[in-house]
Amino acid sequence: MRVEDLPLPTEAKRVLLERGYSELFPPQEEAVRAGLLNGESIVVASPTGSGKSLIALLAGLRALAEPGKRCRVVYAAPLRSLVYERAEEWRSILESLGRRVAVSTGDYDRVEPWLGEADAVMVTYEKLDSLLRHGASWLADVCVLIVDEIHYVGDLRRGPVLETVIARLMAMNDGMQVVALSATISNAGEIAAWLGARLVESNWRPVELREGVFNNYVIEWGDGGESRVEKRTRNHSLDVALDAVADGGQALVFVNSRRKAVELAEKLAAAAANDSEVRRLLDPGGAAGPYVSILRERQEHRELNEKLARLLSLGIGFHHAGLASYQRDVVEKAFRARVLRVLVATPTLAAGVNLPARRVVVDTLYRFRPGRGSEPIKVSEYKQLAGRAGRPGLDPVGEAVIIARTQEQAWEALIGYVQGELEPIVSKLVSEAALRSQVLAVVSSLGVATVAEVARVFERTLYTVQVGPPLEEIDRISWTLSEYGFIDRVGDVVEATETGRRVAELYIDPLTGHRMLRGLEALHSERPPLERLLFLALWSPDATRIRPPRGLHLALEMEAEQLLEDLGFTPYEEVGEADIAVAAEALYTADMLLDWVMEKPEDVILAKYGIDPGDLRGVVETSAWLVYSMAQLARVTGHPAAAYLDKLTVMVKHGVQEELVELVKLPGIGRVRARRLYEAGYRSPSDLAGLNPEQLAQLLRGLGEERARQALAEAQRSARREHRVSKEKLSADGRRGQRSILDYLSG
DNA sequence: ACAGGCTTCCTATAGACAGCATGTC
DNA sequence: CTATAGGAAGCCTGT
Repeated sequence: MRVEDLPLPTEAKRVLLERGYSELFPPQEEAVRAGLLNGESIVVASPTGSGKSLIALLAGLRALAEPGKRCRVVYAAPLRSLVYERAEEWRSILESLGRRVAVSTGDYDRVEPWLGEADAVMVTYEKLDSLLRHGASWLADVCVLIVDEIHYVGDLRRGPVLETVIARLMAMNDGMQVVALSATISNAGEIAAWLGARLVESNWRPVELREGVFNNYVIEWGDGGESRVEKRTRNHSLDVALDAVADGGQALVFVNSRRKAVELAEKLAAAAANDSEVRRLLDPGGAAGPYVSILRERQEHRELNEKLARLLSLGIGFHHAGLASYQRDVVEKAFRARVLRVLVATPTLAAGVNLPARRVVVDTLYRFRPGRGSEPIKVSEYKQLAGRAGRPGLDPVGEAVIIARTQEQAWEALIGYVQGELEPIVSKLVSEAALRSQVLAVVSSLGVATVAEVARVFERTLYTVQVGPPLEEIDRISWTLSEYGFIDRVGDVVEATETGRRVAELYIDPLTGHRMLRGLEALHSERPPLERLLFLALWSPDATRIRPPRGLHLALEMEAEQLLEDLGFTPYEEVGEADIAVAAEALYTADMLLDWVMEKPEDVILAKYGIDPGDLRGVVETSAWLVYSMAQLARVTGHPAAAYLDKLTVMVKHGVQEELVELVKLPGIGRVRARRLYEAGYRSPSDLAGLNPEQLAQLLRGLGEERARQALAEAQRSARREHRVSKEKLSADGRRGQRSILDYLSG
């Protein structure tokens, strides 16, 4: 089937042809035959790289390409990176057709407003949930909902969000077309039935995938063949990787810990140092130069950057979530440019943007889970890794190789994984945390309603299809929420309280909100101690924490118990052992955040707490959101610390002390520059207002003139605001003065 | 006396979503 | 009470 022949407006087809789309892949063709372009709901279950993104785009084009017709398209994906990647493509195509595309994720720096006016809105699942909670009225005229990676409905934490959002949108918009895209799953039919969709299933891939198991220097392929592997290093995974490199390809090695990722990369570097053949195989020549210099030019993260730079120049890379985003970016780009021959990575790389390699090496099929030891990963997780094998147009076939330790393990891997059956997707809606959050969200958006009406919203979830409506659970949870003071419940009638609505909008777990409010009660002052406020934010189930070293556990737990008691939570009675352990972690993390807010240099913090740049970023990002939420809750309940918490939000976000809060709000001015300005005597934006851009750029080396202009413009705006406020205050004082005179006269 | 190898004990273990704004002397 | 691997410390052995 050709693009030219599709029932789409000619203008739309012209744009597609310009982008190089001319012939449809088999799954795309099947989707069209199933009614994709007639507005039929469809579930497409097919492998990575089989062209699902074009199916999404076609659905969008079908709805938007016709001039005049009013229809909104929503595209939702599980990762910000996926949303951005997809949005780039959509924007270039839809905007040339005169349609507006908006991206909205929690990543505030990159949010584009005017969602209500956009024709296509591209979001993460949670952002879509958040928009529903805020009652965005335009959601009522969504005519096409595209859900990418819908197998996430089976995810313990994120699945419930996804299925509730889908259920709510289906209920709001009768006849809405749902286009759901999934990796291959075993119960795609059930998912299709849930969504009232037709099912398109396909195993077609643009590059053939061969899967095999390595043992004793032989790869046994699932299709019966065998390949010998040369021993070049002292590590099996690296030998299998080098085998692909010797064949002219690139290899992606998946490991299950960060340490291992770095370690294997280092081992390969050592092998290259000792063996000229290995060195020659990997050698990127001068091509690594630009990537290496990006890393070496950075002022911060010196140690990590040097390690990474040294490896990159040998054609080797590692990748995990501890890396700062610029570091990840460099590694990904270098791999894509074939500068890197071998990349060792944790599973981050499997879920994110498309980064295929000729050969994928699966170092282990086990993964550690706290409290349960190391466990075999799911077949679907393995398939996700394997799916990264094969670059269309560059590799004749993609290969996925599992490294087995023993003959027995090899056999198990072959039967259980290569030929293994995929697990069905099962709804996780009925988990305490998920349901209390979703029930509050629904109650909050319904206004006054009966419990039965609340339950009706959940009738269109996957859970109802698989198990039945969760009536008892909803009833029980609504009592819990009313104990928290987030809903009023009289008999069977429920309504969210003001605080409850705010909790739903802030997108925090109701338990988070409850604990914050209780803790704040014990801190009834305008300026509660900083570390207690940080602790309160970090103790919540929504927080990201870092793990303390084992040696500190005991001391931290004792301190945590005391702190909990001071905050009005009785240890071992209402706070269980598990939550005390969490509190110990929270305390340790609060300590780190305190260093951050006290402006300790980043590298010093990283070394002190034994963490990587990405970890600090993660803690800072979630903590800023939680402290903001705490500020809002304080405001709603009239708590005296509200104003201070507002400041604290900025302090946490930027890592500065209170005196820099105003300066750091200027664009291009972070913690370091703000401190330099302050020390130079510029203590507020109004102190800067008189400067010209050259002067500011000179004051802050490294700040470009354009950024300096932007910062100054903002400083001047803020100075004017300040001026106005003080004038108002003056005149108010003046009036008060007058009144007192009048009072005096009349008295 | 000491280098090198083996054993034992100890420690640490993947990832990543969410708020917020919007004009003006 | 789950599991694995690497690193450090401790011990033994051969020269």
